[in-house]
Amino acid sequence: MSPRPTIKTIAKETGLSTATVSKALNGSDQVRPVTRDKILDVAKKLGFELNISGVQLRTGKTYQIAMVTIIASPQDDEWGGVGYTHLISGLNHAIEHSPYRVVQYQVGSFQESLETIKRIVVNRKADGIIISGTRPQDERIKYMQAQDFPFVSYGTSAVSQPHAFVDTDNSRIIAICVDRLIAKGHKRLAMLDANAELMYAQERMNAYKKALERAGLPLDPALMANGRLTAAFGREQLFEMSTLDEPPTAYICANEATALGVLSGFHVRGLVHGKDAVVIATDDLKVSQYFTPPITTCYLPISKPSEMLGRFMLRLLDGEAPEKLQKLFVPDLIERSADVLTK
Amino acid sequence: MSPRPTIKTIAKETGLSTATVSKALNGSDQVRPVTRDKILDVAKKLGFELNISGVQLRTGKTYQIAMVTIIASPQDDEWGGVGYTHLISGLNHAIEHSPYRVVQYQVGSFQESLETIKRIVVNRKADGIIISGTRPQDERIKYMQAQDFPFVSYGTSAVSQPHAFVDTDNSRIIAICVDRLIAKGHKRLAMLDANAELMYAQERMNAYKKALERAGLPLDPALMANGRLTAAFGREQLFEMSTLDEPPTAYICANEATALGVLSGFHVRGLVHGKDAVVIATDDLKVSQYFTPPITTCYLPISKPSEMLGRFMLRLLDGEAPEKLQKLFVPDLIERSADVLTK
DNA sequence: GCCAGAAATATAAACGTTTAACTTTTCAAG
DNA sequence: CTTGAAAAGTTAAACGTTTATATTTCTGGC
Repeated sequence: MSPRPTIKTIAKETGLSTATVSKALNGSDQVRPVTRDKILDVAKKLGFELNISGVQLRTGKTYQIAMVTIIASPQDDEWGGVGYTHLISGLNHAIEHSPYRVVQYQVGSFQESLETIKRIVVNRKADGIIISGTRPQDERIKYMQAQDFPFVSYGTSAVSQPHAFVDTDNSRIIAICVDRLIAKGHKRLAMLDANAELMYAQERMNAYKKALERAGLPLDPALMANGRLTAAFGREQLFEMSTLDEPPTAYICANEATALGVLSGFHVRGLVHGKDAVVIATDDLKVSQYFTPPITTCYLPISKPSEMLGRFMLRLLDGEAPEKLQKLFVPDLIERSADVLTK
Repeated sequence: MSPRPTIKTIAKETGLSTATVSKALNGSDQVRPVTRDKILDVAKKLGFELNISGVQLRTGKTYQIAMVTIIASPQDDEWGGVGYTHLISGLNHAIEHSPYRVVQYQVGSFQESLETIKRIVVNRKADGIIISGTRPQDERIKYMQAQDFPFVSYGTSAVSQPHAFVDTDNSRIIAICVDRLIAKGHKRLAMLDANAELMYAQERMNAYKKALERAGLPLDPALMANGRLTAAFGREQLFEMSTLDEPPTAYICANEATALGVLSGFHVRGLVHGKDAVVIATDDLKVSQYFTPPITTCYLPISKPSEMLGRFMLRLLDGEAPEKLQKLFVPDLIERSADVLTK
């Protein structure tokens, strides 16, 4: 097996210098078209591919996009704990034909994610960073902004300086769901939301409060829960809330895993969907159509935002301004149940 | 912000040469303990971290582990299409404290995955490769063996030369499931299996055939299906098989997504679990406990094999022989249903 | 004290690339 | 034909490491 060809190989083969070869490969206009074509031909013939380490060393570019994810406990297999993984697919798809690769940095806590990001930035281990699970005053965002390091977040924040992000329009979603349920005659709506420190959990809860206020309905803390969005969480909450003096007649679940847990709770407690209460979910998957019974959801194909994440990153690395790279997606309401109570 | 420290910075600071610094950092015994300690101290003080590009260029090591995954269509959000993502978490956890990182290469077809692997090997873009979705005579495996390139597969193969792998003991699982169902009085068992070209699909189907033979039960092609393991697939198969003259009384599903689809089919067709038929699944998640009703599964915490995948890779890169790095996991049978038919 | 050998450290080259600075070639205008 | 400038190409250094080879320093035996 011959050793991997380098620009030197090409230089020798074409009788040109490595400098010219390099320029030709980078499409510089300092090299005649005829020369460039010759070089490109030979490069192709030899199956030449740039040695990224060389480029990196010289230019500092890494061609790596770091994706920093927080996984509380990898041992925990509860469905719901794999949320971020859905991002990877679309992200990879978006950058497939670019020279960039996604490299994962998996950490155990928010604090660790900040430290990891600092290491990546200080040691220039990647050209850009993607984060999720944003918080209103996200220190990671502030740090990267201060260091002028390119990043895109999945999820918005409330920091003063604008940054690139992709997210679902959480306020809108919740407004749609709550309004719909109220229109169907529901008065006691349970809100099963993500961990309270997360930006999107707060957005949702606020939208929930506003919608109730608009409708003149009272706010009951017993119907509001924050937690890790797993099926276990959904079931626990169902167990708890369904035994209230005035139990909710509708459960708004932040994802399908939670909704599945609530439905499972129905089954265990002998409650009937559509009679005792209804369940509605906002999520990115399309699993709920297979639930027993299928439930109404706000559906957003996860491939959309995750691909956007990748495209935004490429544009950012291309020099585009972060404030031009912001996008909120509005999901479709998919009605699979009448969502009225039949007494 | 001062520029990133290099070994030169440390050399200057300590008054030693870069060669000594390098050796000290690599724990060579050619440097006095007192010198090494001084160097390490300064390195720590400066927050020094090796510049991987430099190392790469010099040694050829990349500290990257390529994970090559096949995603037929990223637009397709059917649950089940994200199976591989569960691997990533455990894998990352296993290598967390090593200098290695996982880099993903996502491709659209088996053929493409082979080409990608060739590019990675020829251009030394990674130190090792992880593949899944193995086939009996997997060309990728043969190629990497021929090139003597380190790899671990999630899934076994039938190639002549031994290689490193991690897998579930598929034959064993199916034997357990089938035997259990037969013992419960079932005679017509549906087998909902993965795509036929996959190694593990064949293993399962063979184990199924053998178990029926052992029990003296006839083989009915109408009860055997191969396909993409999504909920949609499960539901379609339920629709088809339940309308046979002699419908199956038990459905063995290769994963929980498929099982969910079958249960959804039950609901749509008005069939009752435990009366008309039962469903049993073999999978890595723990979602089925939340199904309506909860079903019996062969459960294997996905974190186990995926972590093992990472640890095997590290040992492989450490020079260990591939034939010593083989592991089959046997899942636990979790009974959540009696699985007998009550007429 | 001296010497040989071992131990510790230093020097310098190399990995593949890009690019600033320089040299040669080309070509149009006089 | 010159001339001079623009165009095309070359040279050489640099990025941060490692490592073969060379040099210096130390050690103990005499």
